[in-house]
Amino acid sequence: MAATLKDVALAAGVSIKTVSNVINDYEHIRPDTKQRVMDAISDLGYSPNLSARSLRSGRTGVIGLAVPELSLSYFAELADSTIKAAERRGLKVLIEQTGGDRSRELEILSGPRLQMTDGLLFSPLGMSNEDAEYLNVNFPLVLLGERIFGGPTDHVTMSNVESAQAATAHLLSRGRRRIAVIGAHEGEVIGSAGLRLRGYRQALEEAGVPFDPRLLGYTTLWHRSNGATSMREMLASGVEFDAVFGLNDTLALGAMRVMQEAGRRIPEDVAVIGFDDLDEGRYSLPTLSTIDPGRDEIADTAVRVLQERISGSAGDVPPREFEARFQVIERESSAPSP
Amino acid sequence: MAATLKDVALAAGVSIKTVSNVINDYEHIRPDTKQRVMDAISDLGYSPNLSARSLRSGRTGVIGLAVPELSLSYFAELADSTIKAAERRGLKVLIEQTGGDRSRELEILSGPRLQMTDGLLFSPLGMSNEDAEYLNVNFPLVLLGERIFGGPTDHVTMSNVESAQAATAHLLSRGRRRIAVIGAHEGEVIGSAGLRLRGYRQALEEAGVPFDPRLLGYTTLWHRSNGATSMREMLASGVEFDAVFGLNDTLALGAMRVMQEAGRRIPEDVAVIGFDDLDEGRYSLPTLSTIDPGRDEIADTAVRVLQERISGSAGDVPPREFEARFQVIERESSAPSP
DNA sequence: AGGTGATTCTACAACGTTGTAGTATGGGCG
DNA sequence: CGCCCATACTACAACGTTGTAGAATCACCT
Repeated sequence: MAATLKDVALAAGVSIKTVSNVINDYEHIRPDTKQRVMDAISDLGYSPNLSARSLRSGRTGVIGLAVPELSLSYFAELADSTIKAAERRGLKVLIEQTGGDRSRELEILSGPRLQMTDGLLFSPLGMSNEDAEYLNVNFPLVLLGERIFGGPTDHVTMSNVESAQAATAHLLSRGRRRIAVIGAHEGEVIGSAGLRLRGYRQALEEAGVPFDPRLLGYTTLWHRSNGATSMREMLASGVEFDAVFGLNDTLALGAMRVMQEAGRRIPEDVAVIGFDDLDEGRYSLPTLSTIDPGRDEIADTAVRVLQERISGSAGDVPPREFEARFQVIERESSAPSP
Repeated sequence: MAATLKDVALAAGVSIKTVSNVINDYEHIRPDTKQRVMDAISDLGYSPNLSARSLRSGRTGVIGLAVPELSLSYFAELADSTIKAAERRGLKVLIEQTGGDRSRELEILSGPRLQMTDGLLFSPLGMSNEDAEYLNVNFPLVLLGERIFGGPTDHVTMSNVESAQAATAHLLSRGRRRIAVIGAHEGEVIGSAGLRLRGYRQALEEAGVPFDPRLLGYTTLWHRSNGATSMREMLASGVEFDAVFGLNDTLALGAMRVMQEAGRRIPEDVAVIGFDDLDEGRYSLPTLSTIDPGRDEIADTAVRVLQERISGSAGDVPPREFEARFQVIERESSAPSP
């Protein structure tokens, strides 16, 4: 069916290698030969067979992206940014969903599941720092996210501690002193929850505001429903608070919804800030203040670094850590109260 | 680096074809031979080179999914469902973003951009029915969405007319008679907007409620901001309404936000229903009634049908149309008023 | 004139896999 | 015993591409 180099060569009256040379911009070809080949190519509608090409070259031009779930907005937007970044570099992206499941994550690292790709961008959720050894794989791998630090691979992440500190400082600057946190994870030190909580505590300390453990709302997952449930518990506990730091936007939105049902006014009674800068927060009622974690920069860096590792141009450079720049986005949910 | 059949064959003391036979579950192999080969495979950590395999077989085991943008929640959730459906059938998914741009969509259909895939699931946005001829491509193609009907390929879609009719009927059943629509497209007949509008009008007609063109809010895109803008215009126009049908959830959410700012109570003053059943509507204030368009069924059908076309098991069956089952989801935004 | 090197092209092998065609052994049956 | 067929395996070619090595032609210099 599809035309091959052989067909083109026959039509143009040259050898297949010459056709190949034309396609690959080899320099020493007579203009008229080149023209004849080009004509034959467009006549026959030839396009190279990428399987054959990758068999020969060992490269597929495809990278894998393993994320928990695309239905989580953060990862959908990350995938969007990643695909665009990959396209700018001539790469395609194959997406794998792990469901945030540790065993599935390990399987992806070990198994030949992600054949057909030159390398992997990996955003684990179920794995933790003790699993770092599993990242010692024999294919190019770039780690994303906050689950594992100091592993054996390049790592691209957002500035969790600093940006959470800035988010908290923002609420403090509004005169709030009793800042609840929604989305904490019991005993976590690293991981998004652990790091952001650390930033929270640093900001409190800097401002001389005492830390009150009763202000921590724990959740397992970071969906809207978890934010809602956690806020319900906090309200039931009777602890007082005048601000909420949702460790991500969906948590904050879920919590906001429950507070409003309970008659708390935002931002008058409670100022709220989230984290992630999801599009959604731009149209919630009230609009949600948040942290822009620099998703495009993360995606772009990750793809660039992975490509360096694939091409070998990074050489033997030891594992590197990259932190994207963040920004505090002020919206209605934390507007100054008169 | 990576072990090949040859290495395994050498280690097991058999021919490479025997190793290949073991891998492909050929039946006439002595148990002990099989065992030796299996041992060698795991010793060497062999895994088949998929490029070579696809060169030989002409199949890659990868399908393409072309959608406008993953940052639009609907497509993120569609991609999620599609990847899961593909995985159940042993396929991987390569995602291409068109940005909803017609020329980019045509390019994907014509060019060899999506090499390395066995077929394509294509959800156009910029193309329209007149472009149907471009769907005459020489690779397996399954069309998704509402932009083109009666084209030369299999087509999987949601029941737009019927479900929009049901959504409208739902609002009518709540005693509402002045039902505004947000997201109409000027002069569109097919396309999500056109079809859903048709369902709307059918429901009105059936109920004997006159159609008032002033109740149509036009937008170009279907983002939150468009819903918000359109609602602002409608409020400014002074036209009266007691219900809103957002042609998708994000439009409805944007519109709700503006109405609430303007002091309209939902659902007391205005009942609202959206379309898509995004997770988001479950946690908005109030929670958003909507249409569940059967996304999982759409994805599953699309992947199944594409696989039939790829394998040729569908034979010469002419293009088929599939409509997924929908469901009206009642939430607070259209709760009965006392 | 002869040598040198650039230019233009070709033949062949190889990437790792699987289909086809075949060889060798053994068992069952007349 | 001789035949046939099932079993268990192997050798080779082919999928379509590109790297390597080299052949043929030409321009230019000594």
